[in-house]
Amino acid sequence: MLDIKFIRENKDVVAAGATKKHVKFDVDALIAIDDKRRDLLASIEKKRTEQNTVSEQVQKADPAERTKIIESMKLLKADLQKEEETLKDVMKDWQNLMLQVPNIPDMSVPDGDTDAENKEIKVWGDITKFAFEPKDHVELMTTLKMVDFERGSKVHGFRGYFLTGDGARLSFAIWNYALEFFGSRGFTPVIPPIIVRKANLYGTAHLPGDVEDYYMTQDGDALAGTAEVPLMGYHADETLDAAQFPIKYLGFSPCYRREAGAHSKDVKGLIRVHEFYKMEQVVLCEASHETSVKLHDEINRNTEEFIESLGIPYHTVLNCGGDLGLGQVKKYDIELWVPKEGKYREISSASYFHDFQTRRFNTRYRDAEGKLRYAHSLNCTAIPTPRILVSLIENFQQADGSIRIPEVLQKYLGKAVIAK
RNA sequence: GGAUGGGUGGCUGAGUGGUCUAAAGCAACAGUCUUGAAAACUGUCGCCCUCGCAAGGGGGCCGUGAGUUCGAAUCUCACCCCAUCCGCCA
Repeated sequence: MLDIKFIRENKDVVAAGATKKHVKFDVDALIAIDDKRRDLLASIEKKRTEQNTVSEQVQKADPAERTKIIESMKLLKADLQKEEETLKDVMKDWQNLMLQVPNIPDMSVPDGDTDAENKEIKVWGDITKFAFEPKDHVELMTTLKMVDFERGSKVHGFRGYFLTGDGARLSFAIWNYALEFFGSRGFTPVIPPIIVRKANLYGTAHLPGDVEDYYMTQDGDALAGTAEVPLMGYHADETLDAAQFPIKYLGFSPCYRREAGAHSKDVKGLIRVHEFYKMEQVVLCEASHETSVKLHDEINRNTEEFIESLGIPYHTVLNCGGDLGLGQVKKYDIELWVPKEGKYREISSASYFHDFQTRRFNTRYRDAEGKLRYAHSLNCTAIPTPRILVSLIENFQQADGSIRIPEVLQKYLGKAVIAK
């Protein structure tokens, strides 16, 4: 959420931001409603002043006068109630619109509508060359009994999978390695609840949007698609100690995504599943653009270095305006090389929000002057499983169908090769 | 799932319809005293919105939301959360 005062004073900037994000938003309509809200509020407060003053007189007045005053107050009260009713309606529209105002993308964000227009800003590693015809991860993993899609769909349905044997072991190896890797960079590991109240999804700005994307419980709670959601809710309505900044959490949780409307996309394999696991970097810091930018590069670099340590070729893209979420100021995606597909596939996403999320969550701290300010928030994927297996398996396959294991993972897996 | 008790400022805690502008204590901050500190004393001590150049004024906030009343922390209803007991359970 943006500050309504900021919106009023910078409506052209807000409108231009929406345009850049390819989001339809009528700033003037919001300001018109805000005018109404302010007028009503002023009128209501004036009436309340009178009410407060007269109420005080009631108890001092003698009985005859008292009845008279009370009678006259009834008129005022009826007016007041009518206005309060109107204000309630106006507030509903106002809040609704306020939740839809997109955050303003950074100057450096390229123009563009879809991910096709994201800008490659870095390429690391040479594209894997094979002296044989490479296989895809589905075939490789199925042959090695690392995954079972048939029984996955039998038990869960579309996009269901079982990770079995070395598929499961490799997942544990990655988690353990990632825990150590990110833990040594100052991240506190957290296992959060992933069943969350919907308010948390509004806080992170995943909502308003497509509720269809979420699995809901019979109690009206949602299964979150990322640990970012509960971790941002963690400090809701709190005043943080600025001395602790930057606060760095490594969330580990299952992630649930219905992928509604994505039925024809990425049908095969472990690329797009309903249920997966993810370690996520979540950072809170002081309200400084420079600090946000610095930490944004830092958490993205963390993930790049993690991927580099595994030895998987990747590139990093700077997401274009149209590919940014409502609250995001700027975003990098890291995409890993998938040999069989002959292209890079997203594995990580690093974004910063300024105070867009913390304003919704009411997460504040005291600055040097003792003033309460909204903190800044950022997040970046640390590592998602099993999606990482797609690139890992395909890039490190050998002619006989066995898989070479990156050195850093060997001590966690207990072997250097996965073979039949 | 059932029963009971409870949610008040940074913390403890008083307050059951009208000087509540929320007592008191603790903590914090400033000052006096002191070589310095502690103690003692004095003072300050919430958040949000709004009007104003400012000084300052107005409104709201006692878990959340509705309601009753001229007037609600206080009464009514719903919901959320916490504690304890029973039941169930990895």
